Amino acid sequence: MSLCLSDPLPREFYARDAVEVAQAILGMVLVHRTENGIIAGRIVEAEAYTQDDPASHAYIGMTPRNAVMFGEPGHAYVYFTYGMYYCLNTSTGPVGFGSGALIRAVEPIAGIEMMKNNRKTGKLTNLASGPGKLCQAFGLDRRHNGLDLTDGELTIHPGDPPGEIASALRIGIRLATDKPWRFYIKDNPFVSKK
DNA sequence: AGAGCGATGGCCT
DNA sequence: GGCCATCGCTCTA
Repeated sequence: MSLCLSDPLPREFYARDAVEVAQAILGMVLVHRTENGIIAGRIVEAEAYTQDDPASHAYIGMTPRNAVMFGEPGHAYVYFTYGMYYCLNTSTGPVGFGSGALIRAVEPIAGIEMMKNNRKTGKLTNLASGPGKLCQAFGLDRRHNGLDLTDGELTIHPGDPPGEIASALRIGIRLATDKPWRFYIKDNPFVSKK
């Protein structure tokens, strides 16, 4: 199998509002270069979180945990949650303003056997259809927190443009549940939820 | 198909 | 001590 990739998305891609980035990132390709080979998937679902948003980790101000959200845009904010899962975000917006886009689901493209091993399932639509599943499939954990997504082990590249984009309420939050900041490629079978 | 819930540990007050 | 930007199992229908 061959995976043809152009250069990663530039820093400027991430240097704008998280709500814009969460939409613009749909269709782009997430790539993890592991010791055992390349794992890649097309992003089909993402959510926006901003500093003035009560549902965001950045809402309380900068702490050691969420510091990446306040730093240079285009870095990986990987956090640990529910005692057993990791979630991947890209930092967005200007330095000093804590915001990011949560990558919730990808359509597997490459390294599918590795993903099946990591996830202990063979069902393609269940490999990375959720933020915790995605990190498990890609082998991402706290070691990847802070990585530069424009160059190196973990990168995001241009991909096939999405078809119609749908927006909906975000999933799994208690506060600010009214913001329609979850975006996904309409009718794509790899999103976490309709 | 949908509701309920346990697992499991770091982070913040 | 309480709260999670989750997941998968079990129970009810």
